[in-house]
Amino acid sequence: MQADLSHLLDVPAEVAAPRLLGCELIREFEGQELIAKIVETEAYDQIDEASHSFRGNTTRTSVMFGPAGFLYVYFTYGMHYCMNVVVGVPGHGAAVLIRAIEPLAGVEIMSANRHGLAGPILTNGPAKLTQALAVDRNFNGHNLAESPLKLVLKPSLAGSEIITTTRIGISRAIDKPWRFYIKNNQFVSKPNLA
DNA sequence: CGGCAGATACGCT
DNA sequence: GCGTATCTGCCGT
Repeated sequence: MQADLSHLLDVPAEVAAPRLLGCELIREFEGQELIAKIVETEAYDQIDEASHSFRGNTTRTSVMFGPAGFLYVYFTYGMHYCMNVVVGVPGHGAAVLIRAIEPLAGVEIMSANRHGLAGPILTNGPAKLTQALAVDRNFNGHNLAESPLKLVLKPSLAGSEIITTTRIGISRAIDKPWRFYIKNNQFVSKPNLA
C-alpha cells in the first residue's frame, strides 16, 4: 500500500528536493515496467524568480499550486518536456524538477524510446528522462500515487551522499543553492558544477 | 572534450 | 516579438 504522498511531501521545495534523491519512479508502459532511481533534482518556489510559479497561478502553472504528489509537466524550447513533483501545501506554487535518473529496470525499452541510445546519455538530463519514460503533456496533473506512473519514496539518503550546488540553465536567481545530486553517481547531468 | 548554433512552440511583455 | 528549468550535431582543440 502506497503511503499518502501529499502528506509526506508537504514541505518546502528546498527540503523536498534532496529528500527525493534515491526515491524511485515506476512507469508502466506498453505492458512493461520501467523503474528508475532519482539521482538529481532542483527546487522551484513561487518566491523565486526562476520558478514558473513566480508570476502566479496561471493555466500553465496551476498544477504547481495544487496538492503535493502530483506531476507538473511543462514544454520548452519548442520540443522538450520536463517533469516536476509538486510539493508544499495547496495554494503555494512549488515543485521539484527531476533532472536525472538512473535506470533500474526496463532499460531496453527506455533505449528504444531514446532512438537506441545507451549509457548515461539515456537519462542524464531533464528532457532526456521524460523521453526515456515516455512522459509528455498528457501527464501534467497526474497523481503520482497511481498507475501508470508512480513515485515510491525511499529512506532519506545520508547528508554525506548528497552534493548541493546552484541550479542549471536559468538566468535569474542563479545563486540559490537549490540543486541536489547523489555523489559519484554516473547519471548526474553535470557533476562538475559546484 | 568543450563551445556554439540550430531546432521549434508557447507564454508573457 | 522575445526568451526559454534543453538537446543534438558539428566544429575545433
